Amino acid sequence: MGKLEAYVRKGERVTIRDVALGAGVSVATASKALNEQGRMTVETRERVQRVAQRLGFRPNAMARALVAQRSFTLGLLTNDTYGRFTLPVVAGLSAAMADRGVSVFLCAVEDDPERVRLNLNAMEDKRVDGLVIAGKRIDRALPIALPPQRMPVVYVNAACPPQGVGFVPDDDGGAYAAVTHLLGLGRRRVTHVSGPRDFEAVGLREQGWRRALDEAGLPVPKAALFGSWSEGFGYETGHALMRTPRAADRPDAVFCGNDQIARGLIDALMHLGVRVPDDVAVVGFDNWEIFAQATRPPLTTVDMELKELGSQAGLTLLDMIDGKPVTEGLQRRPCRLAVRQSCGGQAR
Amino acid sequence: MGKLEAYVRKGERVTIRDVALGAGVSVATASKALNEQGRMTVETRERVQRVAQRLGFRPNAMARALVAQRSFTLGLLTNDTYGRFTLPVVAGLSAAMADRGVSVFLCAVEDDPERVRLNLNAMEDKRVDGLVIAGKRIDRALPIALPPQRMPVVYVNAACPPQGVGFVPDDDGGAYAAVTHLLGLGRRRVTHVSGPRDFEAVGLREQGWRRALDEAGLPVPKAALFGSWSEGFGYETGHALMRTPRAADRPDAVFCGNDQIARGLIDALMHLGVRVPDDVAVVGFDNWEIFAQATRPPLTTVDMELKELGSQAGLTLLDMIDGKPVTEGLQRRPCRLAVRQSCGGQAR
DNA sequence: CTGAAAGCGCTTACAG
DNA sequence: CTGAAAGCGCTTACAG
Repeated sequence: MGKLEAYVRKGERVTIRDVALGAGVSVATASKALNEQGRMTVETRERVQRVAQRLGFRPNAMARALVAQRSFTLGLLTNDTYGRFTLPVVAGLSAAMADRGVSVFLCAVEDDPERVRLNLNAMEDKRVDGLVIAGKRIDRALPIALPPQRMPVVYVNAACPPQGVGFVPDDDGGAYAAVTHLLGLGRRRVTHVSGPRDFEAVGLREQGWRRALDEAGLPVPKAALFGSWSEGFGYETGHALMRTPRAADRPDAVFCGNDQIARGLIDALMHLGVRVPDDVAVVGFDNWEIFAQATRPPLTTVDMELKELGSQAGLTLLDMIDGKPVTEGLQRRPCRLAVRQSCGGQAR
Repeated sequence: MGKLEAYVRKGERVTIRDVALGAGVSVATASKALNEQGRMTVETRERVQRVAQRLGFRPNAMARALVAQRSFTLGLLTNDTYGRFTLPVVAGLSAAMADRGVSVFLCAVEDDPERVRLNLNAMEDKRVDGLVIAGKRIDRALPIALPPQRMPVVYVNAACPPQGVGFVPDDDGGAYAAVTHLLGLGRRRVTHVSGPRDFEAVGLREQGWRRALDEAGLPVPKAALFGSWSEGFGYETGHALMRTPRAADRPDAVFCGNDQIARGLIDALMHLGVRVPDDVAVVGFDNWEIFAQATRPPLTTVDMELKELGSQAGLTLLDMIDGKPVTEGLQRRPCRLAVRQSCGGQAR
């Protein structure tokens, strides 16, 4: 058995044929031995496995796919090229899938229907078992002309058609948790500053904020303030808020619709000599480390658990592929509050 | 020909057999017709193509791969989960590859050798034609135990072994361009503030800065300042710089090692009442939109052209796969200066 | 010009 | 217990 390597033509990849030859069995037997299928003497099975090991045999997944009618491959289509929202999703998806032997193709499509077509065709040609379509906002669909051939599809952070399956963060719940945390720390006048009204996420976060105040029996201090997702808007609003004549009407906490707004707002407060969190506590949304950590003090913020979202989406897709029943419609997955210092006091 | 669909078993994917049946030719002929191979009457060829079209036939890429001994598939391994540097690379790679019919598997591996092994095995099983390995700093290798089977590999933003092929941004050139631009605008005392010394990129950017000053016959005003890649460091340094006793010793421009430092530095200057760019011009590095745009005034900064880097890497990998000769070693690709307002005056 | 055969690398009934 | 055969969906010499 020392001359095992003689069986494999040099430079060529080792195939199951080489293994069979080396173990002195048929290809069929080799296959069964390697896959723990069929009945045979342990001696044979082990011999085959030993040879395979020795030769560094790795079965050709495409050949297997051809017979299994299953490629153990997924496609990920996204228009979020900057990846701020999508990359964690992909990382979570990719990791969860890798553990199950499935690999994922990444298709960056911008918002160009032509590129969508191109990539969708590629995914069809490669016979992916399913598709995840990831966007950057939950109320917009990608310009996708019906994935082909009834291929299973799950949507993440994107609009999901009537009978579809989709995952998004629970914006309402995340907001509720943030505001509740603030209230638990004794804050009573919690204002909300957020992005553009036409984002569904904005409405949901506002709703969670409102719900928390209601349940605590607090009056909603003043309508939430809506603008853009930018630091600039946070900065202006910080100034505007502090311009309120009676101090008792000023907020003692601000729940922001994203971390950039929170960052700008904190800068404004600092600029005005208002102490954070002592005078005004601030909480953000996104847990975008680069902002959350750079803020002085570091920002308490809602984490959307995007990795988890990606892995859930993948697992569900696998179930669909296996023909298992999955719950239809949009699922809102829990967010997690990342507590740092801007909210004042880790606990109460 | 109206009953063409009768040839394809319902629910099943249409194969070349269905096309052949529908066109009344053999599978071999159908194949040749579709691939524009071999000789046959245009009539036959067109009939086959028409039928294929009609049936929505898409050839199974895995079956073709099996015979072509080529999967038209690439693997992308990265440890940059947050994707700040890698996502543009992937987008560029993915787009360029899609145009050539090759798809890319994304493997997010963190820095865990176990996951690297797992994903590398998956890539081998799937018989990818090549691998691109993308990192987040040019002087660190990923913990990769020799890609298997002499598979072609190209490195991006990562250390590259002796005989390897790699692509990184031209840090020296980018810095040189930035500083030259500043000098062209009349600045004479250009200081450099950057990240940790042990990053190779830091050394290269410093070198470009120095070179530009030398060529202009200007003395290097003072040693560059090295710290961390953070806003905080930029902020502190901004203060420190302005503390210099004699005004004539203070810089009239600062070239920063990244956009975060630039951002912090600008904040400090603003805080001190120093006008940007009037009193001090500032240039960053990275062109990370979220910072470059949020800065007041918007930041002039060096763009590393990461998308381009990704597409170049992919194209080169394709050449290697095709057995074409490619230039060995690390290639430093040009950066581009994104001119905004923080440098003062778009032109001279 | 067209088709039968062999083969890419595997797996899976089905015989022996 | 083991192996020959057929087949997954294609392509490519090679005959006719």
